[in-house]
Amino acid sequence: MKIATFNVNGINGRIDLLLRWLAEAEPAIVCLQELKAPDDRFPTRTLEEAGYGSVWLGQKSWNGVAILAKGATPILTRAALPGEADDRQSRYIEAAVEGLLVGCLYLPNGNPWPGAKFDYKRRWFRRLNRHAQSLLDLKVPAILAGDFNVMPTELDVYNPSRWTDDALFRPEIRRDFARLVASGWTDALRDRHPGQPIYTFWKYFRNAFARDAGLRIDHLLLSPTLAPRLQAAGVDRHVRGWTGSSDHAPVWIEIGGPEP
DNA sequence: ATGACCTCCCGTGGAGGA
Repeated sequence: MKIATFNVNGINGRIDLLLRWLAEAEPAIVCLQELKAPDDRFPTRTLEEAGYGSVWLGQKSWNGVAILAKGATPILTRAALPGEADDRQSRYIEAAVEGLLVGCLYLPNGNPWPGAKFDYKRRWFRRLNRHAQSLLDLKVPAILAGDFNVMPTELDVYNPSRWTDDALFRPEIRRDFARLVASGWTDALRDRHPGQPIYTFWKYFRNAFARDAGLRIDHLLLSPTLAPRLQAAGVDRHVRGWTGSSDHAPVWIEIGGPEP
């Protein structure tokens, strides 16, 4: 079963490209970020016609996350990250689907550093770490997938020395990610591609994709009960080369069935 | 060191992205 995460950078402006990729890749479960559309402009029917049921959390102009399931409708379990009641940004949605608990997230960018946006990012990451622990405590197969807006190590940046003061690469943020992994979550892409650069994002500027000036910021983290079922992981980087592409490429894993 | 480019909005430039 293939599970993917894709920051679409505007779901309505990108719907044809998304449908093209869904038809080609046929993922069973998809986490989407940066819908950039309010709830009533989410293309439910179009996705249904493509064979996907969905749950979504929209927002006008910015943010927005969704979970799609092929031939099924995800069962919504949560539509916000706990811990900050007045946080109105649509960045977390969670659902039960295909016997898994799936958390789809869009972590704040946090630039510029230092500043209020960076402080929000740190608070959000702390809330994520707390909630991730509560998911581990359930001892069910779970996955946290999305745009984490953090390059975990120097291997995940095309030119690390140029990114030292960026919110995506600040030591505090990398530590927050490392804590998540240390608590038991498996970084699936890194697990299957040890020691080599593998990027998920290339900025639109300066011909970054052609130069392979990329970053690895989209991640799939697997709970200890799910990690043993990991068979493969990869990036559909050719999608980044399609006309009218997002600046992110889809990232996917393949997992086997549960032990009998 | 800067700006490159793309998305959204009710806009005809600005904000946000990373």
